[in-house]
Amino acid sequence: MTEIRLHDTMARAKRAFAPADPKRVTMYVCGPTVYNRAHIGNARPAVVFDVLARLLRHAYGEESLVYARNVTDVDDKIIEAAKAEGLDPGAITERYERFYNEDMGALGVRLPDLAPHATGHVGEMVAMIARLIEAGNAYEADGHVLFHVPGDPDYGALGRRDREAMIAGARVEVASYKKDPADFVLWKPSPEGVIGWDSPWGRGRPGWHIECSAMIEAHLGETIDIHGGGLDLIFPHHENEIAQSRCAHGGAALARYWVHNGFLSMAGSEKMSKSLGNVVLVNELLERGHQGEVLRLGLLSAHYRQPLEWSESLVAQSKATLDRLYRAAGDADVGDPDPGVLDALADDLNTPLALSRLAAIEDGATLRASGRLMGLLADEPAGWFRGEGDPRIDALVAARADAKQRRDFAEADRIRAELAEDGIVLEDRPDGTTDWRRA
RNA sequence: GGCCCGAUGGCGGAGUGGUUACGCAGAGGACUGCAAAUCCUUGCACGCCGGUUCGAUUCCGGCUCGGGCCUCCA
Repeated sequence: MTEIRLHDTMARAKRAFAPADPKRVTMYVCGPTVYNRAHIGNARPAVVFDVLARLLRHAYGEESLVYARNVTDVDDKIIEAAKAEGLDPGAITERYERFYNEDMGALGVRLPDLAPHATGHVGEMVAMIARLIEAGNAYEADGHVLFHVPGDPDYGALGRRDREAMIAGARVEVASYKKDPADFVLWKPSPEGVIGWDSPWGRGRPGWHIECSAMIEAHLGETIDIHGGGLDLIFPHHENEIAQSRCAHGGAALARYWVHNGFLSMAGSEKMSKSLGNVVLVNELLERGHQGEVLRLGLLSAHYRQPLEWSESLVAQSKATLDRLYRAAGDADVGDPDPGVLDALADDLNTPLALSRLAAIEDGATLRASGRLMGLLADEPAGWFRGEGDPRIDALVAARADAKQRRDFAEADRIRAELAEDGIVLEDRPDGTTDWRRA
């Protein structure tokens, strides 16, 4: 296949992708903080990087990719949620991680190879923080440990912002214990009753950024091939990860390619936000009867770096498109993917172009294999169109066939209308049999 | 205020220095008892103002509108 090209945020350009070791391609994506249910915007990176993972597995071999997506299970929002419900933080994180995996699974997102938890790596974080202090990149102050930004001349390369801009634009009051306004927290104290771990700096908990740096080091090594996440994470999260890891590793780069997905917004004038109450949860969409693959296609209908506006109309279009593709694919076996689809995906994951090439494929086996690269067309046609079987529907379909046979079209149409009320659409075949599907 | 990104037909959305993909929806036709599905045909667009150019939707500048980030939001 053609070489894979990826847009690298660090270079602000598309670059040919070449892993350090083709036998062990490493990718890390920032995963969920598990304190609430995922909305459709949260699903975008999960789906996008799932497609990238499928492409990399296709290109380098199923076993050659090590894809890690972390679970942030210690965080102030988790602590708040636990307090509000009178539960242990662990009960909250266990519940919402399960929901997250269910919701993403319904969208056809395969589990990553590794799903490291922050709470399982506090030792590694403490060790990394200690190294940073030793190297002179971090300092202890007032129970906190802070990364000293002015001591790192390379800080700011990813987000492309200089110190002046960061300080001038700061919206948040600078804590008094910071040596420099740009310094950020590596470790913070936990008061009595709040989740915490013992450390050389007292009982506390890690800051958000150090979690990813420590888990990447523990599972994937000092320098990984691809680091992904939402565009909002570029600054400060990824910038800080880069600084921590580079300083802890004697200057070794954290990642060779930085890939960021664009934002999803809700149709209408207002942006999606929890406070405005216009977020759409994945499980709500599923409960409304939308199939997971329909939502997935909606998310892939725009290029991953472009903004995408979520709407009912997008969902309806995706359903219609997928219905047609399922009919075209039929119940063929899975063959080899179409080179045109592969090329489109290899060119910085151009899913809209890949989708347009998918629409032109006539061979069912090729179509199914090509769709599968994007996590589409995974179902059998019968399952896709009918879902669970229903004896009542079968009986009505048979009764209508009988009425048709007698040329009692009034009765046949009455039964068809009755079924239509339940969302059942009939399709008479040329050979006299009748197919049915749920609209 | 600073930094960054986007603007393509009714909707979604690629791509390109010179006949503007494709999908969905719409219209007409074939098929059907009528539909549905399928097939054929078909209308409709490159935000505004300048510049470069033989020629710009594509390159450059300005503007307008929309979005994102600016210390823990995918």
